[in-house]
Amino acid sequence: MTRPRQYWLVKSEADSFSWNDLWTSPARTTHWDGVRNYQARNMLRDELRKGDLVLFYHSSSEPNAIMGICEVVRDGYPDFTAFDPREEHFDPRSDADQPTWYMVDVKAVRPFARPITLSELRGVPGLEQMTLLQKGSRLSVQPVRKGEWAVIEKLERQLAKGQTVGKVVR
DNA sequence: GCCAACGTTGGC
DNA sequence: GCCAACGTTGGC
Repeated sequence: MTRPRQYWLVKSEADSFSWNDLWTSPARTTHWDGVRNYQARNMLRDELRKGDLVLFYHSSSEPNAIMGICEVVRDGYPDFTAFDPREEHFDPRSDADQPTWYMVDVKAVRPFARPITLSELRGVPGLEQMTLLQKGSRLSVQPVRKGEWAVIEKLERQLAKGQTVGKVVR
């Protein structure tokens, strides 16, 4: 029995690895390395599956925004950058026989017609529970509920047509 | 630049 | 096991 497609969000700072960096990567694909948080690791290792769809979010960027959609193209496997002392996210306590850190491969599917900013997401009906919008939410890999995904895709279609969202402030 | 929130470390 | 200290994240 196949598992239903699930939905996720990953964060990256545009300065370190941007949506455009992914879009211009070979095969528009990269390994999502460097995650060094156990909760996110567990999801990368155990939950993200080939075929799942992922929102690509720029954090600590101007603006903070969801840039587009990518797809998991390889299930979790050991993050080999943890084994290499020359790597920024080298972890001497992770060894190849018993890897601590995992990653998946993601492929860019399509950019949003235009980015959906964090401030646009706030206050959108149906996104009240979205992990990204919770105070203090720092997870760099987050589950996205199916309903939230649908709301965001609808939002994107509205924005593509030039409509505005949210309250009119005057 | 500031600072709140969170995760990790390490002394006890 | 507790918890203070510290480092990091990330919005503003």
